[in-house]
Amino acid sequence: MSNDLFSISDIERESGIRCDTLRVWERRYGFPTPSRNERGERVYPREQLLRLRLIKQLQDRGMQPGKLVSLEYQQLQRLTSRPDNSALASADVEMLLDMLSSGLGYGLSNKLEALLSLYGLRIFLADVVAPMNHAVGKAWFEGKIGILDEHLYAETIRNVLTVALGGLPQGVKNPRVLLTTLPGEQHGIGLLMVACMLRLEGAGVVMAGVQTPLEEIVRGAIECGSGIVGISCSEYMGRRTIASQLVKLRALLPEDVALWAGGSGVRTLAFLKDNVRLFNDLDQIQPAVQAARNVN
Amino acid sequence: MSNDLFSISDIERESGIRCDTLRVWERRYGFPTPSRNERGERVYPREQLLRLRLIKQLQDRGMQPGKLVSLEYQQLQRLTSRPDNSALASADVEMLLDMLSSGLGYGLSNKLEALLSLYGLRIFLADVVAPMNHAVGKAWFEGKIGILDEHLYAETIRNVLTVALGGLPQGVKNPRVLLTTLPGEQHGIGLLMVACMLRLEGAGVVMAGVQTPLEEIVRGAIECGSGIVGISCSEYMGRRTIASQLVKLRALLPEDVALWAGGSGVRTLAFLKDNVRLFNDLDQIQPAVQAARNVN
DNA sequence: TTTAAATATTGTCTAGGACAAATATGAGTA
DNA sequence: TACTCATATTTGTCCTAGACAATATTTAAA
Repeated sequence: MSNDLFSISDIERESGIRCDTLRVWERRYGFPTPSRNERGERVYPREQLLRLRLIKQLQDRGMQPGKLVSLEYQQLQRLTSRPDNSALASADVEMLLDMLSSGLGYGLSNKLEALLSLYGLRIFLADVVAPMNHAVGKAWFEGKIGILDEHLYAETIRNVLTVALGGLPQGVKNPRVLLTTLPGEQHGIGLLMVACMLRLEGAGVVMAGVQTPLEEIVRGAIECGSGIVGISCSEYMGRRTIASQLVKLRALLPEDVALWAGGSGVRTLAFLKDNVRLFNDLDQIQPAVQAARNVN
Repeated sequence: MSNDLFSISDIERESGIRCDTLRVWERRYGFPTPSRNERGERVYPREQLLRLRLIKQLQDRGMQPGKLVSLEYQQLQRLTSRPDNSALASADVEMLLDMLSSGLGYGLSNKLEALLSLYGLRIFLADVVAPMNHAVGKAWFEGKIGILDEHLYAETIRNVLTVALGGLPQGVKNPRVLLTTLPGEQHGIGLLMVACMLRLEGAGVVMAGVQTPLEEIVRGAIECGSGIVGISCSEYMGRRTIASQLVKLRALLPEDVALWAGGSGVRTLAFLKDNVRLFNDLDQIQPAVQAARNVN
């Protein structure tokens, strides 16, 4: 059933590495090493797709592809496993992850709602959702769960958070924040988490979905009268892309509009700190909002 | 401010036409006609981007690019404007659209909630949301509103429907339906609408988000014990792509799992009717669900 | 009017070269 | 040790122009 041979465009779609780049890697580094079909076109085995996926992930964390292609799959895998410091609510997280992989998420929703009303929104976000996101991403990356499971998880979290957000009282709506992700960034969960935190502080939140072109972000900030533009960056997007887009966006935005960026994608981008206010943690939002309010 | 010059990769991203295709059109048809920068690279003016977007849309509706490139912008525009038969709740729709374009969607949420409780979910979906989707898509296509406005609209609808869906009682959960979109299809609103309709009929709904690879859809259907896989197709995806993916999916799915597809993307795909159950209208869902339940 | 064959159109793939932007390395200085 | 600057390497994207199969359209026959 499962088609184990991939064309170059299949590989582009599945690995996120562009055709041109795949060809030039082959030419320069001797990897990947696709065979050819009767038409002379490249045909990749699944094993190389998996290796390419690993390489892409490591590259996005700042390593050089030229030094990665010579490594075996297992060596690559060893490099990707990061120290896991989510010891906090790890029991809950472990249980929820089990729930997800067995039975495709049935009951997950109820359990999450129970945890939400037990802990309250703020702690739920920091100690349940954030570690869960990390754990789910890792499990997908290591092949323990499929994309479908990740989707089911994301849908469930989205539902829970959307309902929670709707239940929050509308505060003073100051400052006003326009929330979105950069073009190419699909993950909207972080956005919802930030929206919740901001609403808890009484900020006005305008959700603009994912993948908004930079020009449109600028227009939105101006038309909404937002003093702040908030960008959520997952770790799946490549630091280079993120950095260059954030710099461009900063240049396009009026000077009196602040640019905030957070999520695991900005962890290693400290050099942007003069251009962009970076957030490594949900807890940093509260003081930042209050500071912003005092300025106005 | 707005950068009016585009590189070929900008055009690829903004128009959805691949680099290779852009070059080959230029070679064959003499359009587009980019100038070159000091490095000899193609540089496109905004005007050509707009024309390319129109061409892409028309092509996705089944026309040949070779016959479109020679047309002026206005002739293209004339071709795209379809008869608008949404006379039903047109007053409401008109008002909501105004609301969206002025003031970036403030208050839209309240108005939609009011309409929902006035009409009830079923009529709200058919006579408010569906025409609104159409009107918003059209307005974006004609340049009357920006992508950002479309995003704000989608977020608002998503919130309203998510809350409405959460409020529906869990029915008998028969039949069980796995809902998702094909790889490449980003629009998830249709999915939510269908989910609402299915829940109203007492079906069990598993939402699997957007852009699920075909293999994963199959795995999900089997693991969830779904008797039905539901696919939502917007008009933005190209009929060819949709058709070939649906055929592939049908071949991969077990025979006893039904494949349902709906949305404006399947309007002109009647020739698939032997493989796939096609839906042109939300009202067709109710009888189909009841028929499916009787079979089991 | 439907079916089949012939013709035209179209997107994706190929190769290998070029170059600027990004990153790493090494030398010199505080 | 820490920082800055210049040099060297690495890397992704873009270029041209040709080939071919898959799809769509037209023409011919039943």
